[in-house]
Formats: sequence, structure tokens, C-alpha cells
Amino acid sequence: MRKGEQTRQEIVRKAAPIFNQKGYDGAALSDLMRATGLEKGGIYRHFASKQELAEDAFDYAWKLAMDRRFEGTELIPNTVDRLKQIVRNFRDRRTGVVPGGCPLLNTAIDSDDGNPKLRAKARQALSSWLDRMESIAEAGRRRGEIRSDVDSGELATLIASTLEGSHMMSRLQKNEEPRDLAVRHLEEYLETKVRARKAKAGADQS
Amino acid sequence: MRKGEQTRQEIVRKAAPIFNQKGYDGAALSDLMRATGLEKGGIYRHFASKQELAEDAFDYAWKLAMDRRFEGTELIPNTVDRLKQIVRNFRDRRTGVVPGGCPLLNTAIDSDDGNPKLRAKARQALSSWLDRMESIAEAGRRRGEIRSDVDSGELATLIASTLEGSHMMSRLQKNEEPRDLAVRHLEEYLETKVRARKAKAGADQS
DNA sequence: GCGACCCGAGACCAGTCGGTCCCATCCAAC
DNA sequence: GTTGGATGGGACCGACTGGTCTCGGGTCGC
Repeated sequence: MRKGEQTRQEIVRKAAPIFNQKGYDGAALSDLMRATGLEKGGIYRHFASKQELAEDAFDYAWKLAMDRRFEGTELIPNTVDRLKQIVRNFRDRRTGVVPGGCPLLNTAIDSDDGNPKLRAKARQALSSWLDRMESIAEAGRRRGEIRSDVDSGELATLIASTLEGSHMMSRLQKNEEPRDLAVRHLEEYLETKVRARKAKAGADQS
Repeated sequence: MRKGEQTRQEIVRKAAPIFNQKGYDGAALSDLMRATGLEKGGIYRHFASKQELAEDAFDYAWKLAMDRRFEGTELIPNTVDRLKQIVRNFRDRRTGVVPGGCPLLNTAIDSDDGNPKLRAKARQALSSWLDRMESIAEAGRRRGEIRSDVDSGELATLIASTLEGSHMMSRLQKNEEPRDLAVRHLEEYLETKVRARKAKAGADQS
């Protein structure tokens, strides 16, 4: 690998926390220079603009977050158990991730007005998350592990929005309780309203 | 009322959408000048700093939001019905409110790093919202309208985080579905897990 | 209707913003 | 070891930032 490519990745790694914590406007070039240890020219050698760097930094931060959220879930055979693990990961596996909270939430709010490129990134990030959960649920539905009246897309949306909202509250209050509560709520919901009933007498619910 | 006081309120009214849409850093003095139709000196006559104006603007925006969210709920006698109306208000009554989405969510993320004063405002705003819902729930619990095993504080937290998370998603996707889904989910939750069972045979659940 | 005070305009300020560019140096292929 | 391109430093730029101050006009109480 070219030296330049290494430097470029290093810049992204160091810049990601700055953008995630301070937002696009709040992250000044001077902050990025301090974080990377490079002068302005050193940074602009590798990126055409602050915007381009911010986009790469978001991709990097989001990939890390996604990896953590799905970590150790592929091998769980039952769909509901797997979804429950995904929910718990959101609460428990938050080390080794880019500091500053959920990049999706931060970028969605930050780019709500005025930064269409970043906004598009946030949208596709949300889609990627939802799609992945939805396809898990859908597969489980076809295998009869979750109830047939569950809409997989709606389930994914419900999980994501509940987790993200509680995450905002936990960060604001500096208190794990909201996040914890959301996880317990979703676990109960998955258990009582999503998991297919054991096929004892009648397989159909209602 | 002094002319100056009138102008001051007008500035706050006009500035609130700017701050709510662009965030503290993103809202430049030039934006505020354009929005208010005043020159810089005209604004700084009434506020010691951009910070002070931003704080007043947040209070204004939050008050409007709170009023809308609780509008028409005081007269609903039953606690669960009242909570359901609060939930529905979050979805339905969003006209006449400061543009740019929920001020609490926006300010919480915006001030996550670096603006302690605004952050404190966001925290107390969240508290005021939670406290109001919690006290409604608590009163209902004492009246036997909601189950005795419901924790009022946790219920308020769950409602708030579910609504805020879905709100973020709806704004990002430009699509009412997540918000709508969250409302339906909470309605069902309130109906099946919170509302006290009719005292037919045994008054106690479990 | 006069006088005092309140008010808003706008020139001005230093500092910082994102961005450009040229040059010295470093590295790597030969 | 030499050479040519890749790399990073840092001076420089114009635009714009939040903030100050003064001055003329408007508004008020009397």
C-alpha cells in the first residue's frame, strides 16, 4: 500500500470522532489538524474538501457501529433470539466504536438542514441497518419462527426508532436507564408479540 | 410594553426556527439578521451574545412544542386515554410549532459536545416533559386506572424515547411511517400493558 | 412640546474559517 | 545511488465569524 493511502486512512480514523462529536460545522479544520497531527496542506493533499473527509469519516464510523451491533449474532439459530441479541448489542457493545454517540443519529440531526450529501449518507446508513434487520425477520417469518402477522419492515423500524430515541435520552441524561429500559421493553415485545407460539394445538394465533 | 421588549420577543420568534434548523454553530449572525430584518447592532442591543439569544430561542421553541403536545388532554378523564392522546398529539399536532423538528432532540444532539448551557436547557426540557407525563401516570395509578405494577417514571421514559426515535427516522426518511408506527405501538402497549383491567372478578392482575 | 432616554444602523475590529499553492523533503523504483 | 514522483509543511488568501461602539433618530414621560 502506498504511503499516501495509509495516511489517508489514518486521517479518516482520527477525524471521525471529531465529526461525530462536534458535527460538520463544529469540526473546524484546526480541530482536524490537531487530531491528525498534520498541517492543513497534509490533509488537503488527500481530500478535495472538508466535505469529502466528513463523508469518509461517516462511512468509517458507521461501519464500526454496524459491526458492533451485529457482532456475534450470525450464529444464533433462532430468529427471535438473534433479534434480541441485536437489541442487547446496542446497549452492551459500545466499546471500540467511534466516540460521540450513534453516527446515524448525530448525522441525521446535523445534516437535517443544509448538507444534502451527508444527509444522503445518513439515509442510506439507516436503510442498510433496517434492511439487515428486516431480512433477518423475514427469513424467520418464512421459517415459522416469528408470527405470520408480523410485518418485518415495521418490526425493524420499531426496533431502530426505540433504540435510537432511548440512546439520545441516555446520552442527554448521562444515565443508562432509558437505553436499558428500551432494551427490556423490546425484549418483552419480541417475546410476547413476535415469537411464534409453540405449535401445540392450533398453529394459528388470534 | 416598551418598544424594546416587543422587538426582543420578535427577534426570539424569528430566530428560533434558524437555531432549530441549523443548530447553534450553523446559525450565523448573518442568518439571524436576515430572518429578523435587523442589523447586527439592532440584535445586540437586546442580547448580550448569540448564546443568550439561542437560549431564549430554545425556551420559546420548547414551550410551543410542549403546549402542542399536551393540547386538549387536560379534560380527558381517564389516564390511559389521556396518555394516548398525548402520544397522538406528538404525531398529529405539528402545525404552529417551530420548524425544524423537535427542539429537544435537535438541541440534545447539537450541544452534545461543547455547549454546556444549551445542554443544560435540553436536559431540563426533557425533565419537564417526563415529569409531566410521569405525574399524570402516577395520579392514574393512585386512582386505579393503570396497573399498580407500572412504574410511572419508566412509562414516561419509554413513551418519550419511542416517540423521539421515530421522529428522527420520519424526518430522515421524509416519511410519516415510523412516527405513525410508534404511535400505534404505544397505543397498543398502553391498552394491553398499562390500562388497569376492568374490576370484574379479581381486581388484582398477575 | 420639550428633554431624556431608548433604540437600531452600520462602520469597524480581530480572529477564524475553508481552501490554495509552492516548495522542500521523503520514498521507492530502477 | 540517482532520479522522479509522491508527500507534507506552512505561508498566504478572501470571506466571513461573533462582537463593539458610536451616532442619529425615534419614542416616551412629563
